[in-house]
Amino acid sequence: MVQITNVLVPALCTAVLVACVGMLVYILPSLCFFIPFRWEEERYTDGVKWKFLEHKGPVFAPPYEPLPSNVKFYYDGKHMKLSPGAEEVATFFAKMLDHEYTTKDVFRKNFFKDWRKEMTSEEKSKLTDLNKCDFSEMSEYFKAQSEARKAMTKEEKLENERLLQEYGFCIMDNHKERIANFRIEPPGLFRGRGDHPKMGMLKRRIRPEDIIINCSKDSKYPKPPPGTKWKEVRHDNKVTWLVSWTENIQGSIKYIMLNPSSRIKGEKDWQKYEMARRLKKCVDRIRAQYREDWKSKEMRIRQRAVALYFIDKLALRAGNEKEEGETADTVGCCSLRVEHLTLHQEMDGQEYVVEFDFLGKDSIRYYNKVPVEKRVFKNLQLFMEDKEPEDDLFDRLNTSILNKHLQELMDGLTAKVFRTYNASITLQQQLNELTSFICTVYNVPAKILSYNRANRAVAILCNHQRAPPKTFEKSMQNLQTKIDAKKEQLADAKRELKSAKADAKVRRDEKSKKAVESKKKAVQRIEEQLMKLEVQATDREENKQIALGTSKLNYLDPRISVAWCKKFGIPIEKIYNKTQREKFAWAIDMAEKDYEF
DNA sequence: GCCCATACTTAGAACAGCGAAG
DNA sequence: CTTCGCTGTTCTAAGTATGGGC
Repeated sequence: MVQITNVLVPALCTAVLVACVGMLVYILPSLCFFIPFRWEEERYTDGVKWKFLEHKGPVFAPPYEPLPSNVKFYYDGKHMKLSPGAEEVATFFAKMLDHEYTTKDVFRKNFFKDWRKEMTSEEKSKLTDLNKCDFSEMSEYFKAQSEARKAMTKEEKLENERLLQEYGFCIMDNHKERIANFRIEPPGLFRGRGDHPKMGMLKRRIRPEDIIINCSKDSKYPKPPPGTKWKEVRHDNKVTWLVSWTENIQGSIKYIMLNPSSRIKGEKDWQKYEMARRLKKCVDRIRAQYREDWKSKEMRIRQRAVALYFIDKLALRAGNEKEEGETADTVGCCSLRVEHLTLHQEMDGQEYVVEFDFLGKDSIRYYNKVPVEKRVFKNLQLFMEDKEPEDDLFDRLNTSILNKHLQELMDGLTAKVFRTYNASITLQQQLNELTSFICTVYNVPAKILSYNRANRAVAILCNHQRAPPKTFEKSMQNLQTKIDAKKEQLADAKRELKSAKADAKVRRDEKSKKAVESKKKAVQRIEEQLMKLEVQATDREENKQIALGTSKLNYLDPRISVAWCKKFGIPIEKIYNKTQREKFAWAIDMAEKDYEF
């Protein structure tokens, strides 16, 4: 009944091409540009995401295996045999012993509280102080275990492959698609980012009874493990998830969804960039509008306009409200507080400088000194008047008000579209600027460096940071050593070339001429190698604290990169690895060398 | 307008595995 | 053959956005 296309990429591309034709015909009245066309597999309207969905359900975490009796736990220096429930939770802590987390007060407190809940009443009365607990034997045991596992990876790999084949795919409409996360998250201790009030809490084990299955009525339903039941099997084709459950730390819902290479994700991704391109067409109008609004007599409109200016100019996130005390204290644009900004009438020779200092998503620090227009500056002074540091900067604004306004300016526009738009347009502009310098047609490494620099400009704009790799200094030194050695080698080769030339001048025979030629080539080759190394060093140094991956994966219209590769004869493999090529298959297929964002 | 639930995207860290160097 | 260092992959937390009920 259902035909399965095993070749995923052409299937997706056909869908995309079909829709492309549709776009030309319909000139995008809204975002319904997946128009039924030629194929029986239509692009659905009114929120329907699929017609047929069949899958095998999730893979559960392996059951707990009690510790061998020689691995002991000590309390106050004395051996103590733990009940299975308490022991399992203890192993979660033991596995993290080397991590800084386990030294943090909040983490220890939360862990101990949740651990005690799993203890027998006897254990509860004995174990009253976490500081007296000695998990070191457990910790050593797990280290040894993971060493042992490395040695027998072959079997494990085979088992993983089997699981992937059985559970890693589903059928959505006529295609076999890869599932992103078909394994249920194993139990453990919650690790929040930054100063999270819930760090260390017990993340409980998920059982079949917690699981909601979503699939089509006429599909073969996934079977729960023997002796168990699903919480529910439903058939909701207005959503894309296959499996969901409620997590116990925040009470939020978790989902199993498809891989980025799937049709459903690919189309959504494409739509996202089309939306950003629509913003490009009207961004001048919107900018003119918010500049006008800086002068409004209504405070709420001024606040909205200044916030939008920040979102546009600085690529800030929208900044939804968060429940206090439930998560780390982080903010975005609309939730900025007075304490996050310092106004400088004059700073470093510039007028009207705003100094931002706050923690954003994932508790990554945003620090920036930005000269702004006088009117913005005056407005900020006004917003901050008579407020305490912990008061909201934009007290008449939130993300829902802002997005409602944006919706009126352009159909489908939301705050996050500005980030996508500004990221992609920056890449395109930077590529144009940086690449035009390079005259040598064949200098691929230099072009890649330029690409990385353009990518980096975006990452800096979006504040995508990473912890500098632990081995950074050392690896930098190693590279420098290599460069020095290469330089010496080059000097030697040049010397040899010189003497070969002198030799040829005297002898004037074929053999010595040939020797000169080969020496020349050697010098050239070494020069190329040297340049490659130097480029690598520059690239790495500049990348120390910047993460390029996030913008590449989520903000940069892949068609820009594909077109750039085609234009300069760079193999796409130099820019996108295999996974990325799968995710961006639609763009690789679609974009020609003259594509413009 | 506000609150809550839901669904989906975006994010950095941890981990695994592979190729080059020793 | 082993170790090292880097790249690609996996993991799951933390955002954005919307819509329904009051």
